[in-house]
Amino acid sequence: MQQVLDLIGSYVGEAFETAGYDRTLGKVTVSNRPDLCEYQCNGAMAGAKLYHKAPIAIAEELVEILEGGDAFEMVSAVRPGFINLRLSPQFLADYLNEERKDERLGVPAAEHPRTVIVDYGGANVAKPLHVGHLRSAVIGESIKRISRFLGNQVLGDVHLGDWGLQMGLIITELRHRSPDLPYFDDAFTGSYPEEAPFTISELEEIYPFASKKSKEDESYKAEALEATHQLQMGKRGYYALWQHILNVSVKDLKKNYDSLSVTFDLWKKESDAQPYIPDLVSYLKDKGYARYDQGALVVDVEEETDSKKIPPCMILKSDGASLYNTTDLATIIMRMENWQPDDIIYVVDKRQELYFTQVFRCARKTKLVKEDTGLYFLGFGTMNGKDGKPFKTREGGVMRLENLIADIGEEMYRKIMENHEADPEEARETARLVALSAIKYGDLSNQASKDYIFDVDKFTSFEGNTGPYILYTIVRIKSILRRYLGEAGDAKDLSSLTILPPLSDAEKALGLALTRFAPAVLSAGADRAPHRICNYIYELANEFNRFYHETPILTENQPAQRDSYIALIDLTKRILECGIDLLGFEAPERM
RNA sequence: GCACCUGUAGCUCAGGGGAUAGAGCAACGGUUUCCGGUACCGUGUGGCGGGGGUUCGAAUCCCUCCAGGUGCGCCA
Repeated sequence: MQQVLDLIGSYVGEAFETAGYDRTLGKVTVSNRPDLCEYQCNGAMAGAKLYHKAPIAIAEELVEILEGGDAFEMVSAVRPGFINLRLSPQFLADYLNEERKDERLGVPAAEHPRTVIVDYGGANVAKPLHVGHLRSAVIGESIKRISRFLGNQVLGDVHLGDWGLQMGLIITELRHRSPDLPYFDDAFTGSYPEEAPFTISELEEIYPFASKKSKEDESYKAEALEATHQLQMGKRGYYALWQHILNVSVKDLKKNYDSLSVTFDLWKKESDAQPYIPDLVSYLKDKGYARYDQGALVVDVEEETDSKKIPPCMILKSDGASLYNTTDLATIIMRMENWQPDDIIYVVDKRQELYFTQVFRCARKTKLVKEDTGLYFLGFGTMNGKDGKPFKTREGGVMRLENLIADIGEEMYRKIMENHEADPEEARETARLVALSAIKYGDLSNQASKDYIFDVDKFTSFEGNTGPYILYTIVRIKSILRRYLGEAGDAKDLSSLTILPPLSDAEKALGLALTRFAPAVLSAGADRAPHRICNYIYELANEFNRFYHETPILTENQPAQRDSYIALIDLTKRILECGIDLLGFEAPERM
């Protein structure tokens, strides 16, 4: 389906051409002065210099040509040289009826779909998810959904941190606590138990304990390093333990991500990339990309245009061990080999930008990726508390994600039960959905790259630019549609209804807003900016509520007009629902 | 020290070079013969950190200064 802006832009462009000017001057944008017009073209001002003519004169010429066309109700030339446009009601109605027939709600599918891998979540084995993991999960999930909706083939990969010293630490601490386990008996040749020798909560206690101890105790740290090394060498007992750790953790992580409506297509791990490292290293050496510097193997990634020194990308430490960069490069190789992605998007804390600059440059320079493979760093800011400092529990500790979700859910449940009688069980499920909308919308409505303040009171409010307000609007529409369908008796087919030209300003404004879904999604996709979708659906929800308030819908006595209203709000509902789905949450039936 | 990011109304945030810079919250006032008043309407507030510049036109681009944050090879 063609975009409104393109459609009317082409009319205006033709007019420019007819008048003897360049047709590209006919670019039309949504007006920033809604009191004057709905759309505007600034081409006359841009063309003034080119054609040595007063902008207003050009604009007036254009108006003469455009007047009388079917698409516009009003065309006018204003002061310096704006061309102001108002869409004809019939044109708008026709467009909306087309949009209703379109499953994609007017959003064009990519002409050349790309294969995209979104790397998000940032989860580590044996560490519980905490609020620091929220943004990556929420933003990444939305980026994935938006890109997929735009027609790309998208894979979300959790890229689990399951390798390195953290594993050695856990193994070491387990050995201290239960030295008699068969995993630590080198003479043991039988098969190890099926059951893990620990629960998830024990595991979550062990890791921080061991991590702290290693910082205080040199020999303990040495032990952990050795254990890490032996695990990497494939020591049988340690490998079996690692499997246990992995299984227990992944099960728990899945549960937590499920509760956030975050799902990954791939559960690849850092360890999966390890087999690629030896070949990577020899490749970089053989091709002459890498050099030794102070004992470490590095690849220079400086570029002439740099305004700052970019340190070389380190491949191997001076002790020969690999590190974070190495694993990421190996992961890129693995991904290219298995999925041939056109784009890889990393949704990571923005503080890691320099590292990823190094990795991307190195991958490009050493041709691990194709010339046109897109490597994108989507850095997000910190989630702060009301005091502007990183979000903490009341006691000052790190808040676990499940506790945050539970707290918000409790708050929503309280509000729902307080405001009206509800079946406690249904209220629980509703509270869960509303809480999720509060958390996700609160996060996504901010630009990803900026720090933001997680304000529970604000996010859980049903008023203002919040998730619950959007849900409330959807629920309200659902309620009207239920009544309408109920009255009609046997299931009436909403899709057969026709939208008539708008009668009021509010109705037209709603209609115009409905045509802006596609540009909003396209822009959110192109810039990887989910907050654009928040802005849009908030605007749409406002336009709907305004329209709703001054327009009796079900009591409209002209059947065709009433059906038109129903069709209009049904389209509104579909777009709002699609919008929140792109953000990663859904609406209940009632709330 | 160097680099990057941020600085918009009392607070939280939007603003893809264009016309009087916008929302929400908070404050105050109003709206119910009707479909959910957890809604809607209205009132006031800043000239976009300061200063220069480019442009017909700058919150948006460039330079500079100030303030805050972050990062700067053997952690991830």
